[in-house]
Order: sequence, then structure tokens, then C-alpha cells
Amino acid sequence: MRLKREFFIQPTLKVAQDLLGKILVRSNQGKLIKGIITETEAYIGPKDKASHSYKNKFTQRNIVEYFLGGFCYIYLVYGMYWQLNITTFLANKPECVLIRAVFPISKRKILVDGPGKVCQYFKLDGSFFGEDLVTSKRIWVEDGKISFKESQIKRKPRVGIDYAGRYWSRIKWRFVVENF
DNA sequence: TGTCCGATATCCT
DNA sequence: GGATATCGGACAT
Repeated sequence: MRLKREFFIQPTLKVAQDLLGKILVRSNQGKLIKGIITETEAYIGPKDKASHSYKNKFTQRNIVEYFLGGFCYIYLVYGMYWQLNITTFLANKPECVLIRAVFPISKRKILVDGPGKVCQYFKLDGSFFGEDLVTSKRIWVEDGKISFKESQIKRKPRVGIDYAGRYWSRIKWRFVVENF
């Protein structure tokens, strides 16, 4: 069953953790692409120095971060990789969760173990900027009956944000399901 | 209008 | 562990 707005407007660290085991679904040309979310990262502006909305920075690129929970914040990094984030919490609270990895259901024996690969696998690009996961007909999140133990969830530092300084680059806002 | 650089992936040693 | 491809957004000029 598709997750509703209530799920996404909870506090960001809870959403980041609760997204583990949920199923991301993409409808593309009559086919469904599915993957079980296995890794996420929380970005909590305006206090978070690693967030695009640090100090309430507000630009054309990150405007979606200021939406309430449940929208796609998607952007290009390094000139070639798209990153899928899901907005969280309330309007004007620029917080989101980066989807870093999924366990692919549609194709077996491939790894979808990085945010760039997630967007390749689900065929996501800039046209999904601002897409509403609660109402969209081409992308949404479903509840799964996925079983893993609470002890399989590990908290780790976020990746690729050394520029944010020791404190923010070491804070454990990355959530990973181990031995999935 | 110009310069800088990144919430990565991949190949190299 | 390190190099680097590749390009649009951000911001200074």
C-alpha cells in the first residue's frame, strides 16, 4: 500500500530510519520498477552544514526542500549523476532524506549501491523535480512486508561531505541495513 | 560573463 | 589510497 502524507511529515531522522525496508516503485512505459530501500541519509537544514539548505539557503535548485514531506528533491552532481531525495517534515522546514541504495526486485544480480545508481536503476532525472510521491502516477513508496531485525540497522557517518567540517561529517545520520 | 566545485562512480596503483 | 570525467548552479565580478 502506498505511503501517505502522514508518513513523510514525521521528524526527518525517523523517516530516514523508517524508509528502510519500504519499497520504492517507479512506473515506466507500462512496467513497474521496484526496489527495497536499504540505505538512507538525513539532511536537516538550516542547522546542518552539509545540507544544501544550511542557514536557510534558498535557491532555484533547492526550492523543493522547503516543501512539506513527500516530494522529490532531485539534482545533478559531478555533472553526471542524479540524486534522489525525499522531502520530510513540515513546510518551510528544509529537511530531506537521500536514497543511497536499494535491493533491486525488478532485476536480480545487479547492485544498486549508490545514489547515482539508484537514479539509473529507476530511470530518474530532472523531470522528477518536485514530483509528489503521495499522488504521482510514475513514482511512489509502498509499505513492504520486509523482515529484518532492528539489530541489522547500523548508523554511520554520511558520505562525501568532508567540506562540512568534523562535526557534521561525523554525525551518524546515515542508516544502513546490513546483511540484507 | 567567468570561475569554482560538488550529498559519485570507476578505474588505476 | 588517489585521479578524474563532466556540467550546471551558485556566486563573485
